[in-house]
Amino acid sequence: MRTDTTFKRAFNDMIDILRTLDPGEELPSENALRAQLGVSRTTVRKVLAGMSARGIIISDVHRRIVHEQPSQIDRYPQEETLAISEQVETSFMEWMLRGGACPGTEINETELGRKFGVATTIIREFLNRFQKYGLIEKRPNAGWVFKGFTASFALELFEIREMFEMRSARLFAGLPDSSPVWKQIQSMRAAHLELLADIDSRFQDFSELDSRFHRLIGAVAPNRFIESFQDVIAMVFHYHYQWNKRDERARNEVAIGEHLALIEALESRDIALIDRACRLHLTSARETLLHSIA
Amino acid sequence: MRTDTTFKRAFNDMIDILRTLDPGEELPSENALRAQLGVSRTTVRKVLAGMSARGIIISDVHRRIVHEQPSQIDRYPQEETLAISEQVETSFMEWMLRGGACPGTEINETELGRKFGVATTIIREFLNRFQKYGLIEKRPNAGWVFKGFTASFALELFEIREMFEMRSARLFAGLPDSSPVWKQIQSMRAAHLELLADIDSRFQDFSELDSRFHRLIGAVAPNRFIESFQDVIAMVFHYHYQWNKRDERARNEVAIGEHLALIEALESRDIALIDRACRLHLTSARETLLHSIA
DNA sequence: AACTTGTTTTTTATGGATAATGATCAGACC
DNA sequence: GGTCTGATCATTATCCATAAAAAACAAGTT
Repeated sequence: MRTDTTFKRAFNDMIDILRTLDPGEELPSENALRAQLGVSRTTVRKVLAGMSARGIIISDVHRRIVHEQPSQIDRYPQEETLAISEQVETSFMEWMLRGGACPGTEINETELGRKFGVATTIIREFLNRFQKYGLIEKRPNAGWVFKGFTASFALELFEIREMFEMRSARLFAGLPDSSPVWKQIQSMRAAHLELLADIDSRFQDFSELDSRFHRLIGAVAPNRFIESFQDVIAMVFHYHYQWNKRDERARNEVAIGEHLALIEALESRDIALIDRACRLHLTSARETLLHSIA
Repeated sequence: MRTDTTFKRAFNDMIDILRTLDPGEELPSENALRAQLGVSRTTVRKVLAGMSARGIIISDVHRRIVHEQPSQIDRYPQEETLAISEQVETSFMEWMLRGGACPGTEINETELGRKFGVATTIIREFLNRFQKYGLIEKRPNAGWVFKGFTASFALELFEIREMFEMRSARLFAGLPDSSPVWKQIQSMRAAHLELLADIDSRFQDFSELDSRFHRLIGAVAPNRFIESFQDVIAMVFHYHYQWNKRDERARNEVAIGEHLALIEALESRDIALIDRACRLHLTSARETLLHSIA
């Protein structure tokens, strides 16, 4: 049976919306809430019904008013707001990167299903999607093989990444002065400087900034295949470094410096300089990753 | 219930094996047949049982002998040897490229399942795999959207293709004289010349040669992401041109000429020449594709 | 007429069942 | 000991069922 994670997530979000309203105030229409919560009206109504049942709001004919501020206690726990398929992703990553899965390990749909407590349908679906990351391979009629989070994986990943990022950086530099990206890149620089100034306490915020930075550069000339590849990179960094915190602060500080150099190069419009800064950053990122794998 | 397409394919293949044997001759062991047919011994035994039941072979204790040559009539029809998931691929491609699916069309799992006569599970699985081709996109909890086989698809595809092929061609040229690839590229040239000499009757053989040629060049420095992208290219050309035969002969003749030029450039080891030949070929292929889409 | 909410229909996400296939175990043969 | 076949067990491919969520329809309000 389908889980009601969408409802629970919407319920939690609704709590945040209600907290911006005063008791006695009238709620927005179902349609407005639908847009705000990003779910269907069916789900909105279910949330409203739940709120009513808890006495948080009072439903009248054709209107609803806030009765009392909901407390944080009413929230559903985070885990219950994740679709099974999302939970599977996390479980699988953990199994792969932390459990002793070595290159060549055979992946058994049935066994994974049992281990994670989900139906094999879900596992199959997940593996089919996960295939694009290049870490597993299918053998027809006989399950999957884990190819390993190995050095050659990292090298192949970075070979492509270098091609794509150099391409984007060059196109970026070719944009006219009137383009809004120059403003965006400036605020990007500011964000980097801010983070650098406070690096000791905020170094963990870098991961998100990194992703934003590279996506900004990549967005100048959209290409669906490059965007799809950015998902691969994001996955690798998200999960790998989530469980591999060694030297995190130093690593991030270095990367910020490289980003700033690249920003400067971009602003100079000097292709040779850009190429150099870009390659320098990617080489350093590659070495860091390789180092953390070994 | 699972279909027995593996069995039927193996059965057909076994017919071909039996035709190389004389009546009265003893069959290879189950294990040997398993290796030849590329299936499990369970399936081999089922095939042998079928052959026995039809009187084609005679099963004795610990041996089996050919009784009579199987006739082609005993073969299972081709369609029955394709797994449901493979049939779905064809059906979907046909729906997409020939049926009136225009950009933005919503893809409905249930409806497709009904139309193709298969369970929605299969459709979901297929769509998840198909996602990597960049032609469809998922909206959570609400199906898929067909993005269209459009000009921008072709342009984005070729942008990546150019990066990858130029990279491979350069690496190719850097291989030492002692490498076996130089021999392979020579026989590749011969195959092209042969086809060219007989272009009027054999122009349809080019598609397969094209794929082999590009894979040979790509194989010099394996990269899983590039290989995966070659699947995208293969899919596009296979299905698109399967239903779009306009100017096929002329198109292929031109491409053969470009391949020959690239081969010559590779053998010269001159990077500038290689780049030019490679780019020329890709530009021409891109224009051809764009032209056939419009 | 544009927006509401109430109701019904359709579709998706997930679990479960089963025949076909693959993998494993156990004697038999040489 | 290695290879063969017979028998059993485990896994995959496929279908089907169902609650949750989305979409469509209908009718009431302003």
